[in-house]
Amino acid sequence: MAGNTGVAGSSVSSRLLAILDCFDPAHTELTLTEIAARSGLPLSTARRLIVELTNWNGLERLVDNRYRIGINLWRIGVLAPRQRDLREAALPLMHDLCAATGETVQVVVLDGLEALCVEKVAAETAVRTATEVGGRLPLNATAVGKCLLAFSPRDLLLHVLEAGLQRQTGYTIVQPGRLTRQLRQVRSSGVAYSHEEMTLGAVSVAAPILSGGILKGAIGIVVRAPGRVDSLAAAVKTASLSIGRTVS
Amino acid sequence: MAGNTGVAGSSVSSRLLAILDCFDPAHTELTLTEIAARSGLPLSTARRLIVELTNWNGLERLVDNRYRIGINLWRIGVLAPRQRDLREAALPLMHDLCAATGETVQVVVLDGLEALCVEKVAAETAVRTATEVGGRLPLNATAVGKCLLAFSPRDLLLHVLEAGLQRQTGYTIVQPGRLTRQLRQVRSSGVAYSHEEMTLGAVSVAAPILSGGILKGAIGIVVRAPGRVDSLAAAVKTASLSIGRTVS
DNA sequence: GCGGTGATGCCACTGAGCGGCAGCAGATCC
DNA sequence: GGATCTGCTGCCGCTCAGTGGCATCACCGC
Repeated sequence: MAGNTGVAGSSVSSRLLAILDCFDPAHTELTLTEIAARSGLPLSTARRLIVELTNWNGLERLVDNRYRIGINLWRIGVLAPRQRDLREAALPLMHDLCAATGETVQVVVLDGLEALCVEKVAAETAVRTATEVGGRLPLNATAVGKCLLAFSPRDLLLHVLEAGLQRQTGYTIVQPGRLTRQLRQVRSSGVAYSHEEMTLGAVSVAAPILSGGILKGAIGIVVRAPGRVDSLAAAVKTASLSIGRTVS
Repeated sequence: MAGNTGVAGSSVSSRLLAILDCFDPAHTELTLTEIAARSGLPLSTARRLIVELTNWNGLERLVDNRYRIGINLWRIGVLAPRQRDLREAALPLMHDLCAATGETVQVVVLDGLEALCVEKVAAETAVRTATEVGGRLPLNATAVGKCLLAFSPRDLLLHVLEAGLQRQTGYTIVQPGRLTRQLRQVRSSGVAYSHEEMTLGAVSVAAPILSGGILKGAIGIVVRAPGRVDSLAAAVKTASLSIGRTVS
């Protein structure tokens, strides 16, 4: 890079994107110094790029010198057709499901080796799940994740196993053989479960969203009482089929 | 800029952002050539930056060489707290309003001299509005726009008038005096109307979303039958007050 | 007043980024 | 089938935009 660059191979664009990568659901507001630290950029470089992003309204600066994602990045981001279409098809059914059960409903898509939460609908009284829209979930420990894993090419499972199964709770499946067996069952039944494997006290059911035979995402519902989970499976599966028919 | 740059004063970042600016609700998929043309960048420059964006998953490349907004830009964009919080507070009420009336409900925020649609909930049978989530609406021709205008500092109105009132239909208000009078009425009643001023055959009511006295956005409902609009005003105003209380 | 933390401004150096151009692949037309 | 067009890909020499260290400034708590 121009000037007295330390490490070669990094472009201006990559630095700019590194700054954006600093933000996640747990870090929606950051100071200049925090951004510099998280992105690994020198302070002056980070500042210059942040100023440019701010002028474009990609970031907005608060009175206490913290930065947050701005309106322009939001405006561009919501255009992402993959999420946009799925969300539009799923939202009405998610609300129906939420209204009928009073529980938390979420729709996810595959993003690398994780599930990315595209939309969440929660009743006031529902279980407070850690996940937010835009947040990531492990594939092996969640019902929606297992759906994605079961209906994706076998390569994905191999990559996930290679990366290692992370334990979330005492109930998380970390044995490859056990996961593989469960995925076979998910494929045949079309429904996946998670029994406190992600969060203690939370149980969930999910079904894949398929359109024309190809996987678009998964829809799941999270409940507290373990007894209710079986009776919800049919509802979730019905919703997933309906969404699959609507989505392009 | 480095190399044989034609125009000075343009940074790499600005070029990268210019590429993102090419995308809008009417143009969610573009080819390399289209992006170069829309952004005003030379083909080679556009390509290099697009490749970098694509590697980062900010754009995704389709089999027919078209590009669309990718998962990573979406993931960052949804973190925008302004939209995120408002959306979260508004969604349940929007659905209630939609379910009760069977019409299109939308929530907007102020973005420069226009209104930006943050969320839309439409029943199957509802009026097909041109606007999509992420799309922009004029402040003078829509009910939600008038709300934003009426409850913003007077400067905004002056800037809007200075920029000129654009005509959308034969009913659009383009006379500054008439707009100013209507805004006074909106301020006192807390509700704004649009009678086919944006789209022929479409009528709408909107109310501002205020939290702690400061304007957060506006919620509106669009209907076809002109007679129904008055009976909906109370429902919209109720929803707006409730959202204002919830949103931080 | 004094030390600590974090934002801001300046500046000399240089390689990353620039864009013109040639080449190639696929579609369309006659 | 070959001529033409359109749009993507890859190369390369030139040079100034971007870099990051450092000094300064603003604010806060003690």
